[in-house]
Amino acid sequence: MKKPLASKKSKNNSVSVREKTYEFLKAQMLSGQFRPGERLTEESLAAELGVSRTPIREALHKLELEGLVRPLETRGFCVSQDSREEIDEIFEIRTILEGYALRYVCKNIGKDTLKKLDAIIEKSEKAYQVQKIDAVFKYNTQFHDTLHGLISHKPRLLGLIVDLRQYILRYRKDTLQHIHGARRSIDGHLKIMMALRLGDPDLCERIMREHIHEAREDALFSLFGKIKDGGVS
Amino acid sequence: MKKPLASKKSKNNSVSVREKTYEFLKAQMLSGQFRPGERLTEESLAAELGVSRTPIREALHKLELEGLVRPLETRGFCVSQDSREEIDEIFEIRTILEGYALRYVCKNIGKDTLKKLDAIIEKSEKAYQVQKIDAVFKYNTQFHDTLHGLISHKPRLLGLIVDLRQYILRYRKDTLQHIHGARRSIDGHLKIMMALRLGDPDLCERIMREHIHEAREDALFSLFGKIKDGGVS
DNA sequence: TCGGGATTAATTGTATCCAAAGTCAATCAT
DNA sequence: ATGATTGACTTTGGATACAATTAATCCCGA
Repeated sequence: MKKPLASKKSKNNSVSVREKTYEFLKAQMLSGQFRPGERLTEESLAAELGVSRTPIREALHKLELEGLVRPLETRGFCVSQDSREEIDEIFEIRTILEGYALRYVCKNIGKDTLKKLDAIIEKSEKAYQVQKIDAVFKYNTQFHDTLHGLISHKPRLLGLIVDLRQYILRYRKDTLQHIHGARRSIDGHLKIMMALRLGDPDLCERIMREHIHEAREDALFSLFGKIKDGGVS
Repeated sequence: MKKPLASKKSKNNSVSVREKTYEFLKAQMLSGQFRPGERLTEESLAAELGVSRTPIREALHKLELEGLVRPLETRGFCVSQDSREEIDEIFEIRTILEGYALRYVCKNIGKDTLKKLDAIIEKSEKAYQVQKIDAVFKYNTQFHDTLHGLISHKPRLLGLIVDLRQYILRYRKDTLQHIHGARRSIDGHLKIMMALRLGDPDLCERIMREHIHEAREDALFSLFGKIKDGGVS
């Protein structure tokens, strides 16, 4: 089913099996390849990936540290199934951090970057017009990635934001499938551009908080079906 | 020098050597028992702690994920020595998160907790009067811990705050040795109490940001000797 | 048939082993 | 004398072996 990670004979491009195993498992989990709650045993994973238990174990324990897997009552791990409250909390933290990030960014952004962001939104809008929701999703991701690029010299902050975003993304697979969410998202990005052009830090922070708050609503709705408001700030 | 972690024959209190090793190394690093930059080899650590290389390796790799150790150019790891910019960034993130936390807390705090915080500050003040700076430090920690207790139902946020605080603390061993820092810190807590009693979320957030910003100044000054201002918000 | 206890199977924890990769030093050639 | 090449030694990566612990099954008795 899955191709083996380690081909012992080949001159591996000097990236260790340990790393590959970790990255692979993480990617699988983030893209929802395992059913949440499904039991993961070291040996079966080892067999499946064609490696020994050693790298698997290290990967699982590191993923536990990141909150992607949980130790099972009995033994082994399972990919964690977050409750509504937990997902909500992640969004809340994203709200705080990304809001702050935009506050910071607005003081340092250049014309070129603004243009680049415009172009991405335009592509997104075009995709929306022809109902290519997948593409909308892709361009939205590009939009955020571009913004994130502007805080690359704050690696810790960036790391937190990226991790939380990835973590949430696995629950959002089809959030934007709904036209509604796609529309809101694009509009949110337009508002962000406006705030950035105004160069108003407070406005930037507030707009970004609202934007993520909307994403939170869409995600929670698509997952649980109803909204229990929590307020932005 | 150090007592062995694992006594193989004794009925270990059901906590694995793996965990103990990890916790032990982490505690050692956070309390500055290793010189930053000092090379850590698996074998020597294993010998020192009286365990095999296996739990050591897992611990080191988990600590790498947390940023407490860095892979060395050559081989092995060393405990990471953060640059001024890196420490600064940690403080910045604390500012954001703890500021937000106080904003949240002020809407949910009860009279009893306020009294408890008052009592801690009073003890801190008394200790200050008789120059027991260690005790001031201890009570200040209690103060923050008490506040943190109020967001225990937001475990991710709490976890981030606690981790960052611990991470920083290892650089702050003697920040409060200076009377100046101790005074500022107590005064900051008094301001926090005032903001909490007023129940004003915006004020709470601002006061906490300023408080941590002061701690940042004291820490950076004691470490590097000069302040390059970064602004609170 | 149901429950309890014991034996067996499964799975994780820890240690050790072997191989690969790299470092260091010494020696030899220029 | 200096620089390169080689060989030994150190250290890590990954696999496996073995022990310990827990779960599952089966058997026997009530």
